[in-house]
Amino acid sequence: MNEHVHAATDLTKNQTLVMGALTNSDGPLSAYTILDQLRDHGFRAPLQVYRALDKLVEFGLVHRLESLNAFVACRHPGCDGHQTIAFMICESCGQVNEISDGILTKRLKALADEASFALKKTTIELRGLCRSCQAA
Amino acid sequence: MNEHVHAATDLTKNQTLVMGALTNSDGPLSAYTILDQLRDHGFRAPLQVYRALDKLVEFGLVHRLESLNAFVACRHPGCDGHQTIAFMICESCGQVNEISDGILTKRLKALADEASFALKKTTIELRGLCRSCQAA
DNA sequence: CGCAATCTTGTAATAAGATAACGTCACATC
DNA sequence: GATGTGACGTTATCTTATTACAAGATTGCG
Repeated sequence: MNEHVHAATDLTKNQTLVMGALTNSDGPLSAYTILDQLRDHGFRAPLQVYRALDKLVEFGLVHRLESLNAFVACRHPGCDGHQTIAFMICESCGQVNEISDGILTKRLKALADEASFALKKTTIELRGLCRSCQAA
Repeated sequence: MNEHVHAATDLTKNQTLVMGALTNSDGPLSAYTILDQLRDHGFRAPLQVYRALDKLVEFGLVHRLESLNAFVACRHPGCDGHQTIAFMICESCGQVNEISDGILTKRLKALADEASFALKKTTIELRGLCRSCQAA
């Protein structure tokens, strides 16, 4: 099996449960919200969630939103988890949109190069109001 | 006096102390680190720090680094606190560099417009190794 | 098989980050 | 002097994240 792909069957029981919670959710979830949702499935301690999340993030199936201390399932089709991804986060409804943009990525790389900075990871989070929430 | 400028004399005692701690520091400081540093000056509770930080961030004198849960004094000369600023954070030495880049800002605006997203605030944090730390 | 190495899990305890709720004080304005 | 506002202090509490330790499960190999 392809070692770079992590299908559902590759996930452990806890990872599957956490992934399920995130996939079923409309928006981002905090680790403790996930914990509460999974108590019926035997979850009792934060670490069970954090450990699963660590792996899911590593696999690129889940993204961490730094400005929210929360996590979202990757909605980016074909996302390999290593691209530069920007998130648009609606402060009203909580919806999150993933954007992967070449120009943005290129510019960030150029800026890093200019400063001789060895770029490892990029966090881009845009806060504001989504289309629907502006109308309301 | 210009209401948009906040010189040292505009700051309250606590704000001045917190600002001083951040200015004297090489890198970003967490709220609790600041608290510890200011115990000798009478600080006893986190809220004293957080309240000062809130104001300083509002004034544009301090930036919050979401991916570190920490704060840095603005080193960006003439920074009005409302520009789009990117941070390059060295994971080895902890040094933080501020970048304000027109191309980046323009692209982010364009992406937001495209999605009819009303952009309020942007977080851009680049993690990696600075020039000196790569050499070592 | 038997055993070691590694990975996953469970649990308790605690650290680190942030806010809520309350009351008080200083100061400006009318 | 009454009133409003903003900063301050204190306690308690809440949320987020990690450390430390032990027990199972799984894989690989002699």
